[in-house]
Amino acid sequence: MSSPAPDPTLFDKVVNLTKRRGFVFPSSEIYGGFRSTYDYGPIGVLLLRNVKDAWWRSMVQLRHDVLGLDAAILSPPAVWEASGHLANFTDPLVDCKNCKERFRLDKLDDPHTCPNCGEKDSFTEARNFNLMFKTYAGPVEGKGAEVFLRPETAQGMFTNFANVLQTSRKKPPFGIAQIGKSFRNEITPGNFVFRTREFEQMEMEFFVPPAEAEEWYQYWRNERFQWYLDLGMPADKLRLRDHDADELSHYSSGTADVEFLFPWGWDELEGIANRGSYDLTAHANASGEKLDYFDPQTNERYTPHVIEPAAGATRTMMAFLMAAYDEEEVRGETRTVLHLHPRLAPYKVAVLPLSKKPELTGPAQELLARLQPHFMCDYDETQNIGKRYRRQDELGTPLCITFDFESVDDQAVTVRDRDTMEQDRVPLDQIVEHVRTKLGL
RNA sequence: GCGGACGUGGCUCAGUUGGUAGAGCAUCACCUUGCCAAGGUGAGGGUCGCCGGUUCGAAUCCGGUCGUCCGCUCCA
Repeated sequence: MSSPAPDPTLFDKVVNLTKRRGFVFPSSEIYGGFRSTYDYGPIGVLLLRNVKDAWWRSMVQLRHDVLGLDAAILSPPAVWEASGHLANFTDPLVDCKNCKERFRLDKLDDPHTCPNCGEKDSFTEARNFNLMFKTYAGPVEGKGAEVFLRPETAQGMFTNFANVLQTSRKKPPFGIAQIGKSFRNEITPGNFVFRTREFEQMEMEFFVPPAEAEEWYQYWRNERFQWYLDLGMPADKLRLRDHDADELSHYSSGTADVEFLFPWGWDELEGIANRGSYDLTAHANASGEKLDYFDPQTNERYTPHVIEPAAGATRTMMAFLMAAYDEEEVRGETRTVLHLHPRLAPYKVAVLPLSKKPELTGPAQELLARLQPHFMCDYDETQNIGKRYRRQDELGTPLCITFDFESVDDQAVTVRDRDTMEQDRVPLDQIVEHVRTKLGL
């Protein structure tokens, strides 16, 4: 399938816009910045929340077979010993003193000769580099108080599997969904919010009878891909890529990535994996607890298999921004507009009195108060109307409502559409319903 | 972490051979206008990423440090 060539200037344009309009700020900026951390400003917090809410809505609210969870970020070493993160996330790294290249010691064919420059015994001593952030619980910085910041939210679903099973009266197939922060001490973060050491995940673990695993894997693979399309992601910038056999984790019998065409090329938004019974078995063995299911209909006891769709919230937000960004020629001027899906748009409606005169701003603020219980609204009475339309276009606001001099007499307002720039005259007493219909939410 | 490039008001940049900073846009106020970034007047805002050194004097030279981007790595 042919795809549009990535636009290398798009990255700077979007990053610039996010700073200029209050979506994303580099963290701790007044102290020179802190690498790989970003703060979400007044507009960004709305957009990011809308991305997460859209995920939660499709994953939890609109289903009967998926339940929510919010597990702790701090967790004891035992969890990560069982999950394999303590061993697998720790890489012994060596540097070649001659050519300065860095290698994973365990991946070298010959641990004495540099594969890059051929120098013999030129390596530094191996240093363990663990991708997990470690800290200490309690007053003493000792070995016994060592805790970790979770590098993924998934383990919370596995360690609570029995709790949820007992309290919810669900039985496989069913899932547990969680949105939350995770932390990985990435060697090289970068590409704006694409890879950060502190990030937010949207993960769901779907527990199924072993015989149904492949069927459910295919189901979620397609379901998750469709989610992005439903939220307006253009089909030519999105693809579903199945992993080759040699790419698969040792426990996975199938993995597919949802990838977006970023300015630097195709890169991952979400991974859907058929994890088998690996996770529950590992925790059952390590904890001594039974993490299985007894089916009274078949009199069979089995450890459910897991299908895991795991998405990155922050990078997904970034992808939606990149996909929505557009520059259009209007009367010889460039209009920058974010064609965001109404569900994702930070503001749904902006109320703009045509003049700053009190006879307009007063009723306009009454209109604002009428809309606010239903929609996230912005209000702006500064400068001329054209500038305010442009500003709202840059924020991706789908609808602008102008209260003008005629509005006082005819009790109607002008509703302007972000995408078509067309205007409707709408009676004030129908405005909430009109906006709801236009947004299609 | 290593190699390369870079770091001047919110943004985009200018700043001659080192003499203690400018423009456009943006922001704010007032006036004017009143449906797609209009016009006028005025205002605020920078110890030139940070620290140190050389110098009579540094945004401009040197060192360190922090941060950004590109490669190695990584997989949400």
